[in-house]
Amino acid sequence: MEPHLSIDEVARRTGLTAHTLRYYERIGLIGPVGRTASGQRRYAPSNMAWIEFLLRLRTTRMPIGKMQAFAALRGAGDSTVPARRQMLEEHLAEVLTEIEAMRCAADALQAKIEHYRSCEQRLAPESSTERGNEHEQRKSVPAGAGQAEGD
Amino acid sequence: MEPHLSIDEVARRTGLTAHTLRYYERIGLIGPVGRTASGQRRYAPSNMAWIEFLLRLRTTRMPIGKMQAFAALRGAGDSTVPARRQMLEEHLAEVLTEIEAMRCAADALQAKIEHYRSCEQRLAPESSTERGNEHEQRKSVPAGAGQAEGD
DNA sequence: GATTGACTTAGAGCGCGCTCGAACTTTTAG
DNA sequence: CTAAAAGTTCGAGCGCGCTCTAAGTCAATC
Repeated sequence: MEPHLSIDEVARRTGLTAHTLRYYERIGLIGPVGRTASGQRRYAPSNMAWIEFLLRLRTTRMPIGKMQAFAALRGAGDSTVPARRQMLEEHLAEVLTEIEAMRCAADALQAKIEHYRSCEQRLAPESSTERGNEHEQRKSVPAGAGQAEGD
Repeated sequence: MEPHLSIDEVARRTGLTAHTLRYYERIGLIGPVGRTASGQRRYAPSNMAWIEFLLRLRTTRMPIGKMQAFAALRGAGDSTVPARRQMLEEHLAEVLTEIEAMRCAADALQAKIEHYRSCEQRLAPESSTERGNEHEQRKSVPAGAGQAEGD
């Protein structure tokens, strides 16, 4: 009734390798997965949805240990819904903090890039002189915003 | 003339350990750092500024190998400014992509949390019944937005 | 002078998240 | 029927980014 997928097909669709899919199952992140009579895995849509959720957790860098805890709660039934919600809320808070930290660092990178651009204009004022500028006037910029690093 | 800092003081200020600071120096991320007559490290303000920049790169998850490449360019003089700028630009692009991916995943987590909240309302409609709700009506929600995972 | 504690080097070890190899069985194509 | 492709389990191995241990040096204090 359901379109069960082979492990290679799931690998293709998720971007994970078959090795990784088996690994996740082994450590309790995925499962139970259906099997053919001969023992080959067949992934149901519910398995796929769960895997995609796991991938979202991974995107937000939840460590595998926490995912295991979450998966265990999920396997323990509806009574763990509040605990699961709390886990996600705490994790989400960390994620938002991290996003902000990255955004902030990205801004600093952008500033650095622009600083380099102005350096390049100073060091190569005319578009020709390709080499031979070893010693140059170095203190000609009228103080940008407090960069003091040596670059 | 300059306020040179001991390795422990730098560790305290940066949040890195002394071990990690030595490690970074060993692999070429930091250096050269001044030494006392007896060989102890003394970090100058320029060292501090560079370390802080490294930490920003780390915040954006630049791998150490790339940082080493960047540090090598920096050590090679002003002629490498364009190459350094290009490295940063490429990295920044990756970072922005990653931030967007995280933001997107965070939205999904938020949605999941709200889904759980509505589950909790269904499973514990009155504020008293603490335990004993093993079997309950399970198909009473009139289709939310396509969640199909088993939670 | 002895001790305490911060520092040094060189190198081993660890936790994480996979990743791969070996040996074997099953399925599929020709 | 054969051969290749895809699946299985079990367990070892790897790359990354630290992290720690061991053995020794040096500076300051009792």
